[in-house]
Amino acid sequence: MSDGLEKTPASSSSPVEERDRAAAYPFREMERRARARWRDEGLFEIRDPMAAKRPFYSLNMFPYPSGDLHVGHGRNYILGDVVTRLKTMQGYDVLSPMGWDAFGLPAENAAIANKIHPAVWTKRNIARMKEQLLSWGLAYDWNREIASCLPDYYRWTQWIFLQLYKRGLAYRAKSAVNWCPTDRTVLANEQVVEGRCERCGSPVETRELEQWFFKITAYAEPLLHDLSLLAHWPEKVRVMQTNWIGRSEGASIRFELRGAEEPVSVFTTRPDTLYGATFLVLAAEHPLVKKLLEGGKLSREAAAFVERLRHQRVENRFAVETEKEGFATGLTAVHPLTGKPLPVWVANYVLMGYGTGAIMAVPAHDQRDFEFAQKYRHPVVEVIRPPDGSGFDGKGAYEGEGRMVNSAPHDGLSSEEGKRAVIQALVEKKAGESRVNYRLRDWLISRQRYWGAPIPVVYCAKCGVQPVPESELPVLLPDQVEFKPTGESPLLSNEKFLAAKCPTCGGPARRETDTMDTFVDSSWYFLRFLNPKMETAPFASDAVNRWLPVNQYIGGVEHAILHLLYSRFIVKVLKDLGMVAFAEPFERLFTQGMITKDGHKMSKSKGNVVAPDTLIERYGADTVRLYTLFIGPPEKDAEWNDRGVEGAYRFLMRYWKMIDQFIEIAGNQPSRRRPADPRPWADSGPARDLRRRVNEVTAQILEDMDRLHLNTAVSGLMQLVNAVQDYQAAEGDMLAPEVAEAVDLATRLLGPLAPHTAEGAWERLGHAESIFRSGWPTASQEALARDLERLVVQVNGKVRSQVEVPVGATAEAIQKAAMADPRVQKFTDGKTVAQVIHVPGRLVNIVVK
RNA sequence: GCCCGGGUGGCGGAAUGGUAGACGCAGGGGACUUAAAAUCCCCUGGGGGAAACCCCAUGAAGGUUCGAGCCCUUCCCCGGGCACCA
Repeated sequence: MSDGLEKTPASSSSPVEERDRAAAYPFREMERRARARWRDEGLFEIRDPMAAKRPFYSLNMFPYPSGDLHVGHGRNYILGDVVTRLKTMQGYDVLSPMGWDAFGLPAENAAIANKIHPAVWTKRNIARMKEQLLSWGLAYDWNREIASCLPDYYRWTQWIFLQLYKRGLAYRAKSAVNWCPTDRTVLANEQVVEGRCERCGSPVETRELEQWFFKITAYAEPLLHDLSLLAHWPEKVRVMQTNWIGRSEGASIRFELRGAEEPVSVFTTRPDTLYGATFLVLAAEHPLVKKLLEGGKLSREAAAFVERLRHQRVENRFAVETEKEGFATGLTAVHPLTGKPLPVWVANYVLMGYGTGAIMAVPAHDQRDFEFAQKYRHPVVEVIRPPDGSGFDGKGAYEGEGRMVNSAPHDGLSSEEGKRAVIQALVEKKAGESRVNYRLRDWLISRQRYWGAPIPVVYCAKCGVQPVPESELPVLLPDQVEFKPTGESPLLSNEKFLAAKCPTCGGPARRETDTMDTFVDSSWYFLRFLNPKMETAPFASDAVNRWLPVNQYIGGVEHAILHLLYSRFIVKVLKDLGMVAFAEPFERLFTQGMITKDGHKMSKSKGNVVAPDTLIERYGADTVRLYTLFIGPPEKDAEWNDRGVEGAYRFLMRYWKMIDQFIEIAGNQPSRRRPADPRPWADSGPARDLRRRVNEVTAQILEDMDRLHLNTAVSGLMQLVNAVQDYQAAEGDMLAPEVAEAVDLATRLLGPLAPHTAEGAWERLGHAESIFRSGWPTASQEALARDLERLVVQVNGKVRSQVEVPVGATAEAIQKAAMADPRVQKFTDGKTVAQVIHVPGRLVNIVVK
């Protein structure tokens, strides 16, 4: 194993030095002690969820157990841990569970590559990662640990599938999916990178396969609408989900075909341009095209074109600019309002996956249609006149709104009025109606993979698709299978698994061999934590309703759409089933930024991974935690710098030295004011200044912590320690009650950030109870008060001087003092004062001419 | 192309419209030491000046304001998301 710190300057330090530092700040012993204490006292365990008086659910997205964690992962958990400890100190009963998103493809790849069973590989990684999480000193209630790959968990994933099936929200359909011809397997969208297979680089093709779907589109509207309830989510994530759902209003329009019974339906957002439609275009996968192809009705060129498109589709989609290409189908449609004939074409720029897979082409007002019309000499008819009155220039489409022209009875209407009028006309002719269309598509949950929850259905020759009865769950994943990639689920290789009995007729049936997308597993895990071992239901409704929505959810922004949208969907379904009382699973969402090294995301292949283990070994967990928090605003990306770790270490040593000195001089009686020293608070002088400063900084830290501005909270702690040191250096007085107060505040405020150190200091300060039971401090208002205040004096907006005035002085007195300042007079002499701005407590600005 | 972020010292970053650069890192000087490390103290945006102090400076250019890093307009650059979405 290589030492990830070889390049750091610290590694050149001598063993002697390290020993000296370790003696001055004995983090190893202290961290061990603190962790043992938290564990033994069950400090972060919730024994009975229903007994909690002030529930607070603090949750990190549970990880996929891929192996080693690096400091970038650590940031996520450290942030969550700060929330957990902060809320604990604030008196909440905090639920802080951890688990494993343990199904997934990497385990299966490991099985193929290393001949190790996915279950073994996963278990090993979980053990390794758990060890790492523990080494960071993270406060989790390990009694609630779950793993989605265990039967007592996935049994309930299957159960949820059945509930969706019963409601008609899980269905089987033929669909075009990503197919890698080399690996002979279906790929998830995430595994298709720029049209190629992530693993082997082959161009991905499209195949039509029978797949299981969840009907998430049935919830498109509430999923969109309820985003407005999520005031404490990052704007960015809400925008991403909004775009993903992609609602657009428009019309559905039916065009009759000459000599055919079935009309062609199109979706358009611009019914006001209907009179400008000069042809129709179908996607290559459109059912009508398929029918023509199979019936031999297409020209040879057109048929070849369609075949080619079907295979190139995926790659084409990633081509930056594809030349528009198409062929006439030979069909003719009829304009529903004018009766004019419109040729029907098939082309590469129309997608089957959006709307109806067919469009009406309005070349004058849609740039794509325009380009296509130019190439194939379709007529271009202007029907919208821009507000500036300019006419159609023939060089490009005008896509804005305007007034209708060349539109028979609707001429002169605005686009907005026109949309309504045209839809009205279509409704009267039964040729169309208004329509809302979504970009969101149903969730394809089938995976032809082994390491996932088996989809609990069987196929009976007589009865067809049959759900497995709930009483027979879980459908267990068999151990013995062939992992070779064949394009079909490895489960097919296990005869015993395949053979099933039809629950309806009792006859022989074949088991479904696809497993579920792992996003199904993770779309409900946060409910399971309340009663992780429950055997009669996936979760206990009363407990879940008491604790959810999750008060603070923390994770990477890469889950902004998939996991967070799927979880919202499943919760809405469960709500409709009466199983939960809330509509949204996560009240507050925080997406932390990535930690980069040498400008890149950390990855094994780039060799820029910063391993936490060696750092923790050398500096202790609290140093790593503190540096990780100090590195920058938690929501932003940050560049890791090993020197910065040294800085955090130096700070903790200075803090520890301060505690040492304090105890040596003042003793360790557990009081904020030293009983041995009966001095009252100082009325004035350095001690009074120290107290004010300490409470000012405390007020800032308290606010920063609440807003998760943890980088500035850390800097505030540094300022506290600096203030005490400066006072001690100048006054040589460690006995002042003001110092005792500063030490107490610094220690408790440090608790959530550097918990081991704070706990160790707290104990040395003579407290019997854990620091996490000591309550959360407040700043003393009385300490913040001052007799004199310092105001900035500006002349014409530029700072020229400062004046010190009694608090509560009249505006006149303050202005007089400001004007009397010689440095101010230098700039006001010989000029007329036009105006004086006085911002109380802040500044005086003298405007002169 | 569209939609979000973001551009502040050598570096990470601070700044409810009110003293730009807190805090830390790096660098320079000093104390301690036989010496080094560690530790402690001082300095550290640019320019001018012996100093007091002055001028310039938050990607660029305008604007609003007594006052703009922060608000508005236009533009440039970087990061992310979506992308032939009808």
